[in-house]
Amino acid sequence: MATLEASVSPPVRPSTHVGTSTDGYAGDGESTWTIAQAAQATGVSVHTLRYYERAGLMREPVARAASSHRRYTASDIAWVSFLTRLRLTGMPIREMARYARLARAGAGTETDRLALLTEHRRRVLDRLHEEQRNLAAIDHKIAHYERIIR
Amino acid sequence: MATLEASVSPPVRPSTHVGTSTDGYAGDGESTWTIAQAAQATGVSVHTLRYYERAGLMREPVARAASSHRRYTASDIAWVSFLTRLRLTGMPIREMARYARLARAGAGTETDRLALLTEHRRRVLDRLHEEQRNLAAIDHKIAHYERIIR
DNA sequence: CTAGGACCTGGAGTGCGCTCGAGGTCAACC
DNA sequence: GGTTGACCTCGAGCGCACTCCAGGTCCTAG
Repeated sequence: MATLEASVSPPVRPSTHVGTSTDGYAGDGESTWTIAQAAQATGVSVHTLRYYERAGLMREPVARAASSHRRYTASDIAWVSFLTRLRLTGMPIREMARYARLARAGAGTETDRLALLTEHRRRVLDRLHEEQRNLAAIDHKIAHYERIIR
Repeated sequence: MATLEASVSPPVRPSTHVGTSTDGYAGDGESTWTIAQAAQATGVSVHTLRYYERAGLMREPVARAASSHRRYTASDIAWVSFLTRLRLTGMPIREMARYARLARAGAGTETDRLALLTEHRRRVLDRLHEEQRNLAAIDHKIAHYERIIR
């Protein structure tokens, strides 16, 4: 698995995608990431980044340079990183989309967002416990084989 | 989720599938389960039971009555139950098939089976730990919302 | 002016683990 | 002897989360 939060230094100066101003991106001097850099930084593929955007998982469509290339902000990166936490704990895309929709709607939806995360947390904990029970059964079997082999 | 190891009393006498001897099943008086009972007992669907057999996950093809209906033994049930542990801890079907193949081959493959399970155990533990880290991040976010909402 | 490389879009393809449907057999019961 | 119901096989279909492809744009470097 590609390491999450890999060692991609936040491009303090906008980095290898040159042309900060030739670039047409009207973001107020904030440093941005290209899609390839964002992929590195978040540990997901560029395909998946585009897929996530299409699927409505971003709080808002990612900003574009004049070239129509995506420009990810630090906050986009953080958002995607959190999304991967949700994914890795088994949240389906549909539900992440719901969470994103709530976040997009802004203030007033915090209670709903909290409820969604709390419910997810409960399910994750349940699964974690079940997984531990299953692991115990496997350990048991392993012990059995160790006894047999001697 | 259908409860694993549900309350299906082992049919001490071969149970609701009648005709023990009209049945043609040459198993030495051992009590057996129909596929529906086996599904109940293991918590997987009858479809999945057939699928597992096709996929080569059984140590040997399940015994049949003269009617060509499957008859599961207690040991089949135990085997499937263990398979579900492996599945629920994320082992792919292909690898379960490999495990089954080794078990089918019988004595002499214990070392390989042990290695397979040990390796699986390691991966499960890793995932468990990662899952816990992800959960911590989610908890953190939850705390954030709780602070906001007051 | 050409070539290369990073990126774009829309849509098709993939792998996994089931899940389901059609059409059939068989035994029991009315 | 007809109906019901549990089961059978073979093969197709499904939902999910990507993953990839074709054909194109844009910018930079030689």
